Amino acid sequence: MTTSGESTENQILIAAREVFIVKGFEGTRMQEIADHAGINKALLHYYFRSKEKLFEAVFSEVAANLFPAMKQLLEAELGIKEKLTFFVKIYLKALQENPFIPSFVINTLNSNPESFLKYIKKAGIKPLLLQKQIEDEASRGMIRMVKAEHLVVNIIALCIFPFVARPIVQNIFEMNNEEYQIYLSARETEIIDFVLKSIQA
Amino acid sequence: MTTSGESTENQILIAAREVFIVKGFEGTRMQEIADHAGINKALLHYYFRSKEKLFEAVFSEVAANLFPAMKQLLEAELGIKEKLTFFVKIYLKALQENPFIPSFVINTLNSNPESFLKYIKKAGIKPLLLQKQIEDEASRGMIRMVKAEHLVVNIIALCIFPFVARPIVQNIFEMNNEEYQIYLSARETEIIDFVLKSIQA
DNA sequence: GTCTATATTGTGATAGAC
DNA sequence: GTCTATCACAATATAGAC
Repeated sequence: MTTSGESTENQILIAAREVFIVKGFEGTRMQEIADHAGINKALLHYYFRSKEKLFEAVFSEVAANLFPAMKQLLEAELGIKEKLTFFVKIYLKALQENPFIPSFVINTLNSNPESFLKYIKKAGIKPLLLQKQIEDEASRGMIRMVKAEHLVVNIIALCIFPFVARPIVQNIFEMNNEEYQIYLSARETEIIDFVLKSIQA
Repeated sequence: MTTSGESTENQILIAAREVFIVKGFEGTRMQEIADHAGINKALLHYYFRSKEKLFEAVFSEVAANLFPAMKQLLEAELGIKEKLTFFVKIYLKALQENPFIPSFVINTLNSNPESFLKYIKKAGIKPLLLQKQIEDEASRGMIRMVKAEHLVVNIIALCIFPFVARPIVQNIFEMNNEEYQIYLSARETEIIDFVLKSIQA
């Protein structure tokens, strides 16, 4: 975009990210990335050998940033309720800033499930910790007993869906773009209420 | 697949559906569809002029079948609680039979949002009816007051997510395929409980 | 209607000048 | 490092025999 102070390599990475995230690997043309970066096609191959390698560079960065927040959710030194509330807030904020990431991940996930496994492993997520905490608080009557694999999936599903299905939702409920932004903001308390109610003792 | 009693045109449609749904438009090769159908590449062009036209034929059928169930949710002659319970059951069953449809729709949605609008229009979904019913039952103290655009999104999100993010969920919670099937079955009551609790007076 | 062979176009990748 | 020009191949699409 801007021929700013960024190094060429970084410009390429930024441009590649923009295009890959919206169009996916198969739908992306090297030419389009070059156009976005304001440079020539050949330079892409000079810095990154191939389309695959360039994609890998983009994808690994995206994937690496996916799970830290989730890790935080699972391992923070907070009560369950505070933990979940905190998570929804930071997660929705991250989605607002990167609204196409979920669709991108879902796309890539289908065509190439294996490539994800290493990032999940690397992230070192330990859902057993959350399960322990749930059992602990449930035994003290603070919340009711629930299963971590449902709770976590529920929260993330509720956060992500309005982003991956935006055109459908927006159209069915007849919202314009501004109204959809308001709708998205409103979902924060909606989701938090919903989730807290589901673990109420 | 089998050179069965199906007409060639239908064999092609079936094969095209299999491939397009998993790989998307860009990721699909005409050759692969021909292989699936057990015929020659040229025949695809004989029956359907182009890849675009063939995709359109597949997609329109998928899209047309997407919303009837949703329409049923909104317009059935049932109380809200029964309506939601019923919907979750039939929707999850439909997903089990077509687990790749949601990812396919999300993919296509990103690259081609406009093509959806006509199907949504054609389906004639009227969320206002559901909103009316909610307000009615809420005023009689049967449920608490909620917004249709959150309730509907919540339910569908909870149903769909385990299908679009299966590799991640399955890996993080360390389930094998059999365990994941059990997990998916267990979500039915999980989701119903979750949703009913959220509209409890 | 179905096939083989071929044309045509699009796209990733490289060579080579500057 | 960056560009222009070009290669090589893959993929869609068509021609024409049967």
